[in-house]
Amino acid sequence: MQDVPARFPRCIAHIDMDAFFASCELSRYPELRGRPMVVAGRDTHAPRRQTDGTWVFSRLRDYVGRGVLTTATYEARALGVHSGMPAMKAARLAPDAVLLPVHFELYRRYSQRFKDAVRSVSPVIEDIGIDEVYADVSAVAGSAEAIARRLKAAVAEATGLTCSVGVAPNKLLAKFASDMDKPDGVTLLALDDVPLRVWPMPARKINGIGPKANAKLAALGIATIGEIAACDPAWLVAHFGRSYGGWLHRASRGVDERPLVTHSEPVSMSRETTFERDLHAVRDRDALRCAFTQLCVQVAADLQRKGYQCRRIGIKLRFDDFTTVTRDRTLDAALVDARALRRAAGECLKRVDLARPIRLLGVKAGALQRAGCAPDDDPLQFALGFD
DNA sequence: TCTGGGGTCCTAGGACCC
DNA sequence: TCTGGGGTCCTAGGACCC
Repeated sequence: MQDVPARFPRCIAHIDMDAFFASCELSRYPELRGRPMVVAGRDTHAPRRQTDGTWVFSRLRDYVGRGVLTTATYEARALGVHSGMPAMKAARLAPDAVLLPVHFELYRRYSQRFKDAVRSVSPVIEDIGIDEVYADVSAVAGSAEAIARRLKAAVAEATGLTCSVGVAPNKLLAKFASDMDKPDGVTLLALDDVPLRVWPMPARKINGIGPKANAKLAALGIATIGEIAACDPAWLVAHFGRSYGGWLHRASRGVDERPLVTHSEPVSMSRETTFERDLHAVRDRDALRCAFTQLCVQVAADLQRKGYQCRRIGIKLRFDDFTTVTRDRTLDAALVDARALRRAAGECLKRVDLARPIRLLGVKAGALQRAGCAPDDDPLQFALGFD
């Protein structure tokens, strides 16, 4: 880590918990420390407590089903498995790895403590997931390095867990920096560091360059961030469009003016399920109806619990060949009720050709508004209606 | 015995309106 | 009477992220 002579005009920290779900589990089961362990699937393979108080853990080889790994410890990653990998495939690579079910309640509790700890150092934060946040530390006293150390100490005290911190003049570089020294690292990155420390890295490392864009870049002979930076911006725009091409050029140079978003309202809420085996629209009609109703009930419960209504309802299907279709519909009036939701979603379902076996079914509520705050109640909007 | 679940944002064509 | 042009909403799909 280098010394930063002066504080940046804007000073943004990105704080990223290390192997978060796995680390939460290790707090509960410290005897698993140092062993390969993965988190995946449901409670069917939860640890069983023996009469002597010790735990019996499932192994990855015992896994059955269509799930993917939610996370893996660094020891498991060394065996070639990683989050997002189909669990059955991971089981062939690391059959003896300990298998734990996903326990979201636990992770949410740790997440809350983690975010409160960051706020105690710097109150302006942007929440970007269960295990990471941005903090604007421009107004916090001390060097960037000292601030990063304080953030880590606060998080460690509140959670007992480690995180990696990047500090940079903007969100893009802060996020990039936090990934440079994982786990338990601190990385300071100034704009001047970009040519030496960012440009040699693979293009895929930029948050916003995914598998598709990366493959397209590769096909054009571009592998590193520096090679993007060396491109004529007009050429990038010609190949990637005005918006994305322009962004690629700026991002490759470490330019990012996005402000922190400290408050946001949800846009949609959805539930979906992948069946253990593909279901046939006619033969498995009852099972499909049951699952469909259940999804609607869950979405309705989510809306009610969080105090929202929806003015759009949509469905999603994935077939055995992995093709995915969606249908949605804007409603005349906002809904929260499960029966009404189910009726509207059913209308969407009628517009899909159900010849192929169905792998996944989903229901989504969109165009959310706070319950009791319909736009029609807004006097300003009402007044404009007379125009 | 490939490929989860919950999100956000963008694009693009057509409808519709002024 | 030969083709406007901008704005917004609706819908479907897709890229990307955690």
